[in-house]
Amino acid sequence: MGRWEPDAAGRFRTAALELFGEVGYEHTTVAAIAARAGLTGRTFFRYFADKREVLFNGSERLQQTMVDALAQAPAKASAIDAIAAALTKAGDFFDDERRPFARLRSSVIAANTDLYERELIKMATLSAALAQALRARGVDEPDANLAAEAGIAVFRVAFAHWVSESERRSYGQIVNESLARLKTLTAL
Amino acid sequence: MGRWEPDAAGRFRTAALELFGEVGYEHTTVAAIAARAGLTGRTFFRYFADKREVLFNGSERLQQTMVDALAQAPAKASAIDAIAAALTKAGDFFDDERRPFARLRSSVIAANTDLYERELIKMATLSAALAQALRARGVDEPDANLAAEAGIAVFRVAFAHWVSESERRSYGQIVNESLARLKTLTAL
DNA sequence: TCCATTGATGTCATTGAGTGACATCAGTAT
DNA sequence: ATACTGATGTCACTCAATGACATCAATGGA
Repeated sequence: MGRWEPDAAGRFRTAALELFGEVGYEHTTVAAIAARAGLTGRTFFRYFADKREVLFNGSERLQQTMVDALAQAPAKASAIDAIAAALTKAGDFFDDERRPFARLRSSVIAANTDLYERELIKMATLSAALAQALRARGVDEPDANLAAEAGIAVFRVAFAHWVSESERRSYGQIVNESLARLKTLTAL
Repeated sequence: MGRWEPDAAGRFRTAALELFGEVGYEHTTVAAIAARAGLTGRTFFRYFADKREVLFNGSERLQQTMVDALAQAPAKASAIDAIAAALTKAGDFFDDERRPFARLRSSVIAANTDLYERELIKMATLSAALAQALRARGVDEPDANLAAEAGIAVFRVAFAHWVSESERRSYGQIVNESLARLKTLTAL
């Protein structure tokens, strides 16, 4: 048996999400998160670069998954079609089982500007990674950046719909529908 | 004659931009900015909500200008065309005279993650305002959000090009070209 | 068995952002 | 004159974040 209780990072994440939901992000101190997790504030900062990061820790995996999916799209696929493949693959992270958790997390983020800022930079990082992957496929600038940004716009809209209380369609269905809408909107 | 030196906010802005450029954002304390501006740190926070905000103070005016332009677009104009009108009108803020200042400011922001986060949330706020203005014109969801997000993507790409050292075209020309590229990319 | 090493955690001290309460003080209005 | 206003200063405080160092159970030789 280990010397300490296992899964310190997971305990921090759980405690933080609970406290943010109960009393709000601003009124939650790192010391309070650590106390609920049975650890100290100093240890918190060994797992997370800052207080916000405790809610955004899975983003590297999502990004890698999407970049891989984009790279594996058929060589003949257009930039937008390759982006679409990446958006669809992201659905692995957004099955119906995790929807309640995603809902709570989203509401906490929406309630605080600092957290929303962090979400935005994660999206921007994702967009840059997708653009890079497009360039690796031979897509030139500014098309790579534009296609990636447009893809992220679709992702944002689709994810928000999927998380919303009333939405019953699967993430994959919503992505496809949103992408079709964008194409219609920008039709020449 | 006034009791104090005039334009305290402007002095803070100038001092901050200089110091960020000289020693970097992280190594610049608010006290140092205030000292260079001939004021105190406490007064700094009476003008700016936080240390980052000193670089982003003009954004409300830009946003209002773009929203107004969108609202005044011909009633028959499509969502994308109305967005295009707003993007073009933003050129009032980006004439060639201000390019050196914009360049310095952009390089400072690009050099620091916290500042980039703040820029992203300003863009997101702008996008939300444009989407709202589209809804006021009768554009339904998700079209309003998608068109606004796509417009912001074009704005980002175009602004980055305009700021870049090598770019010689005017902001307006670059916006038109970027918009045309997006339309081509997403053509059905 | 004993001991050195390792690695996760704790303790302590410090810097700096940000805020509330209160003081100061020149100009302005009554 | 006196009271008032408003921008600024002073002080004290909380809390995020970081560096330096201590602790201590598990592990793996000797």
